[in-house]
Amino acid sequence: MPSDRTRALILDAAERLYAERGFGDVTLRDIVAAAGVNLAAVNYHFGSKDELIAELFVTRGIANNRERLTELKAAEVAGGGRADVKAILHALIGPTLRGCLGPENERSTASRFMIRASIESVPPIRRIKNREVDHLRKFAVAMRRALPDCDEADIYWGLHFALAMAHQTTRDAERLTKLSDGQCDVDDVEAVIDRIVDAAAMTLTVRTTASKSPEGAAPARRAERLRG
Amino acid sequence: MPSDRTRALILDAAERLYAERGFGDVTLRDIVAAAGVNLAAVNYHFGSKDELIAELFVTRGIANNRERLTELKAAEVAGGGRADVKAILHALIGPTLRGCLGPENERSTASRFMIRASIESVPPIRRIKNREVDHLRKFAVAMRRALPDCDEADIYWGLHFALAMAHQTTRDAERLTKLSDGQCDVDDVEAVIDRIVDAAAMTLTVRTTASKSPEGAAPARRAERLRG
DNA sequence: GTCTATAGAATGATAGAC
DNA sequence: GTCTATCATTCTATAGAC
Repeated sequence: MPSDRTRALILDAAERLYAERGFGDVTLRDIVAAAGVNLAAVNYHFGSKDELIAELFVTRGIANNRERLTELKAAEVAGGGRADVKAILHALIGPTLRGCLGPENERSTASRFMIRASIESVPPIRRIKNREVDHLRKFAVAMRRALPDCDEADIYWGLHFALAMAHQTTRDAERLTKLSDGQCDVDDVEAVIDRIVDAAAMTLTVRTTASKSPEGAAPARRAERLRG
Repeated sequence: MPSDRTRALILDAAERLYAERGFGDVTLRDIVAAAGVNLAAVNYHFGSKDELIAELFVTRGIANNRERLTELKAAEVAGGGRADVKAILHALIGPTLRGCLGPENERSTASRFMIRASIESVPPIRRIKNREVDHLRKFAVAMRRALPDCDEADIYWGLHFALAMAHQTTRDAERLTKLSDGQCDVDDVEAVIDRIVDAAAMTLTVRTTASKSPEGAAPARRAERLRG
């Protein structure tokens, strides 16, 4: 009777299997076997394998975006309508990292699924990420308010870099651990968040200061460096 | 008679098709049709579709790593055995970005293939990237020489962040352009490289200074920020 | 509306002839 | 080393039961 019990069973099994073994290694037949439903039910409820993946990803993505905006609003209220640079960056990358980092065994199925989505980046997920621009725009607006004298392009670069560091840290945490022989602790989530926020904020605030100077303080060109 | 003419034909056609349409949308049958060879030849010469992709990726990857090391050596020679922080970062990300950024129509097939590899990140490519650690270690060594007083973990984080910004810029150049309404010019390759080098260098040098202070200057904790 | 059984088209891989 | 023929598996689509 519950019209979407089968639907929920599929979503549940799919998220778990994808989280465990990745998109490439899990077939629809694996999913329907785990869910105890018929193969055709997937196409009936979702249309295709890609749309099933997309549905899983938007569900988790929406939750993540909501957390981000909640934190952004809180920061704006705390700052009397104008949030601090670091607080904005924190709202942008904190929720994502908190969901994707931390000790392996403490991670939920949802976390593991999002890490997979971040690493494998299959077509349906890329399509959805490309529609994320409107969401990011809200952070750009907040940032312009926080840094009214900052060049607009620099603000976008700052947000881009913050996301880059956060994203790559979830993607390549293993490589960083190996490279540093364990000296970089990616399990200390809040420390990682602070580190990325500080790095991104630095590029924004230092640039702001520099661009206020008369000449515009253009970044040093490359050729100068290789000459003794 | 030329034992690997067929092999070369396959590699050539595969790189071109993968660059144009991505790994998921190109079948082995597409490749052999474009190369004018038989389907079974792929498995004979490469073993599997994944190994064909891997071969293409290592070929280009090796070339890229060689460019990086050449630039690193040059910077070390120019600095009398000790390269400058920015020069090291420049050697690390310059070759990759120069190959992946710039005006669309000027990009070679090899460039487009590497961008694809960066975006789609299929299993065979991930496997190879995981073996990249030894290569990165050389940059860590150079960096320790440039910043002898810097905390070792900070150095690894700095390299990680530099790679993160470079990588994400090739992956999501389109999103950044859209978000910034064209204000961020990703086609000015050298300017992008400088921007990333500056950002990464800042995290390294500022942290070094800070960590020299008596208390260690731990980064501000998150909770402090949300309080008015 | 919801689900099952089944058929179809396409893919990567392989065995064996030449 | 190359090719034909074929296999097992995959996603997708449809016809029809409940």
